[in-house]
Amino acid sequence: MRSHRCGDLRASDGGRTAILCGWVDGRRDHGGVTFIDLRDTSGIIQVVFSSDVSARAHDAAQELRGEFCIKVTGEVRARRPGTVNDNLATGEIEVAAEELEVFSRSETPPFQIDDHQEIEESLRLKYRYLDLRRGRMQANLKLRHAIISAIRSFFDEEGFVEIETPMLTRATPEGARDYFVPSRVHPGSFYALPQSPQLFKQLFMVAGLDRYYQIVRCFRDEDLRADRQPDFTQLDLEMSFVEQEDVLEVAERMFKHVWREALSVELADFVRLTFAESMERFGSDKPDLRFGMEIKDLGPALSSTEVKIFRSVLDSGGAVKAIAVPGRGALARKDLDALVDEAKALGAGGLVWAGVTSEGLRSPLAKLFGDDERAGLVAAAEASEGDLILVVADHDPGVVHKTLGALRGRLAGRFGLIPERDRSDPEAWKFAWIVDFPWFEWDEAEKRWDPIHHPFTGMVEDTVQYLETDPGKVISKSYDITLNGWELASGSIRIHDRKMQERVFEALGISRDEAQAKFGFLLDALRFGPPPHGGIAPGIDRIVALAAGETNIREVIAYPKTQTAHDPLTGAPAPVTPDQLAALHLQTTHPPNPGPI
RNA sequence: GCCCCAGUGGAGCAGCCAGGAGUGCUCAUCUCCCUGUCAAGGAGAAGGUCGCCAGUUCAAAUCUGGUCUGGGGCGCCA
Repeated sequence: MRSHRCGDLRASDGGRTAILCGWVDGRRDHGGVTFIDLRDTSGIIQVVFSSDVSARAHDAAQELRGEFCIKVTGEVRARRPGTVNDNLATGEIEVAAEELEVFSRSETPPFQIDDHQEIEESLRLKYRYLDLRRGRMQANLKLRHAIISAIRSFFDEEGFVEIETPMLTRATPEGARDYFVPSRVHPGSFYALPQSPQLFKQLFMVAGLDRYYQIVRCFRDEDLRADRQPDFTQLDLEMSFVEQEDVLEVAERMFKHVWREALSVELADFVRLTFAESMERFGSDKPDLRFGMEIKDLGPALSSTEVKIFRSVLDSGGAVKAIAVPGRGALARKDLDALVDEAKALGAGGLVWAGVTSEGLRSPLAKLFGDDERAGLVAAAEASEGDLILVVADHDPGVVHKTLGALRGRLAGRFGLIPERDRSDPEAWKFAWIVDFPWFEWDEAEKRWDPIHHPFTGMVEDTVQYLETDPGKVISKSYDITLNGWELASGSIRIHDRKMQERVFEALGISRDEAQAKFGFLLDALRFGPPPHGGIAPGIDRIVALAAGETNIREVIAYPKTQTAHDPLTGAPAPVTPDQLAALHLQTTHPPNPGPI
């Protein structure tokens, strides 16, 4: 039907007859001559309708409007001197139209198909097929393809096998809320959609398929965020006869391969931080390493302070720490008060601010400090004149780290303190491994120890002894990849010893019967010669979003959902008929609901 | 469950703080003009119950309460 794609033509094609298909991107009617920008997925080319070339085509072109789908036949020719458009890849040439066929007309679209304006996202999603016509979205989806393609070529080369796992499976008791699918043939029973193929891939290892990967959809029924959708895509992989270093090596090499293939960037070796160091320096287990503003301990500088709030915190073994915000020492009182409120909302009892000025400290607490303390405080915070020191004190050092870490990230973004770098610059990509996570975290609400990763995670040998006596001291063989403040991947070496796995369930308060009922198939498998194994699962949506320079993953998902897990395009979720419910042996306690609008 | 931001012709905004006639800007749409534009240009036109429901007021886009939708975040997300 067509001879070329719009964006592929170049000056070297001059003199050829081209048959092009696409959409009218724009129209410039000068009376005797009419210009059309013709767009397809490859790009845009200018088509000229002139009565000099074809009066018939020129007449026919008068009805053309934006988003009409057309076919144009004409000669490719160099543009006249002085009319070359440097903004277009095809800008040296144009097509002189001899024939025009209109495949279909278009109503005026609900928004303009260009990248010049930010459109209300609900409108974009309702007309996603129009939104996806935009160059930005096509570029994002093509980048997604390039990344997935690079991933597959890498694992092919490494001898991995891609194997699918079921979408309809059984619920796992811990972790995120499950999406359920009612069974018609087993009244009252439900499948769950997988939160990850975790146990299936471990069983592949028991099966001897020692290098598995899969690009797989996963489902978690939790509230949405910029980096979270209810259904999302993971690169799931698992290897046998490996230790932690082996998995890290393959995963890091894979990311370097992907960045090289998809972005033409040679990544530096990943930084490696322990969880403890990441929390102490950056207040986060997904630190953004593109800027400084590290958390500093003020404890030593204030060791003999008489300021009550600090004294009581230090005496109780708490922490007094600070970050220095460059150049913001003169921030308005109103903004400082807002920061205090923000810190409180993050869980801190309060926030002490201190501007470093040429006349000394500008702070509500300035008068309470001695001269030495003021100097020591500034030095300890590593602040310079003009900076703003933000201090958080709490009996729980975790609260201090979390609060300062969140403020660090937010303020760096708000005040433009993150260096802007081109995506082709290797320095734009601050990958890091976070290792040596604690195995457990204390759930204060439930008064119990929960796994930070999942219950199948291995433990560092010389910390296993604390499993029953002091769980907080157990270190896991788990690891995350972070990039510019996002968690990109999470993985671990698994437990391959049945006795050990049972011991862990016991420590988690899961009875033998319960474990057998819910994970029996795993425990059974562990009886038949399981190999040492481990793996990792990078999030594809996040990888692509960061690679594309986007700040939310909806921009790299063709048909995403809104913050209320609603799809404005299809109207999902939607009610079903009473008959459909009855066939599934279901009743709802909710009155008939038309669903989201 | 909670906090914050937004909702004004088809799109993107301003107007709101300090109430006084739906006022304005850019783009799109329609008509006309124009043979070298390219986010074309010129002349003109049409198009809006200011998300919705209450309340305060002589008077509400503007103030108050509620609610819905979208977005960011906290909780949640092994």
